[in-house]
Amino acid sequence: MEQKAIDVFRACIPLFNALSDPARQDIILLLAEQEPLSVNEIAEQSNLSRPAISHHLKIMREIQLLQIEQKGTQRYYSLSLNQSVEQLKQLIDIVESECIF
Amino acid sequence: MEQKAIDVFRACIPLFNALSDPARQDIILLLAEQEPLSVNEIAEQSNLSRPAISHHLKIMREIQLLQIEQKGTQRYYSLSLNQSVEQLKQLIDIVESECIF
DNA sequence: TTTATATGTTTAAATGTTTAAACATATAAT
DNA sequence: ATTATATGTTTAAACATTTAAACATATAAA
Repeated sequence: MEQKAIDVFRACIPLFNALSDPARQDIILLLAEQEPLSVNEIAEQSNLSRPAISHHLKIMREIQLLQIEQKGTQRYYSLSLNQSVEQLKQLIDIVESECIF
Repeated sequence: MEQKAIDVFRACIPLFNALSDPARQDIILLLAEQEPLSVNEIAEQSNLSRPAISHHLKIMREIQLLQIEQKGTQRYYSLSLNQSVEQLKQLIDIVESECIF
């Protein structure tokens, strides 16, 4: 196993963490339907509180899974999946070439 | 967003959970180097206790990320990554066809 | 049958995550 | 300036996860 494989694997941890939570998956699925949405709009369509939604949005913002468009006092969130998808593809490539026999 | 996309997304949660832990990643990387290994052999090469290793192995066994070969009193663990890799590929396909514009 | 070895399970403590209430900040409108 | 609205942050409680010690089980050898 090369160091690069280890690095790629480790680098995926924040993404795996972000995607392993049903509340965050719900937000992603909601944004895939209607984009962009503000924190309040997301909270209205959820059974979680606005601060809880804000917390989950922060986690996803930090790994660049979401992007923000500020409009006056409102922040509109939309998906930004390309980078994360590329990360997963890279992991799959390395696993297939180094771990599967 | 179709129901199938939601199902695939949800179905990946146990895998994301399993892969989001550094201790479990270490076990996977170790098995990618030397396979198969017993619980004791894995624990010897780790700084975690044997019961902790056993616990993490159980989590990975439950999602069929590992397979066991019993030899007398020992259980030899090896990777079984095909199914999980297919699951990730399926997720990527759906995200690319339904969520990326 | 008894003993030794390998493993899994239960339990309790430590740690981390998730949540909502309360508070703080910042922009827009009056 | 003051008020209203949208959002983020801090905090404390509830909840879940992780860990290692103690215990239980099961196979193999003497």
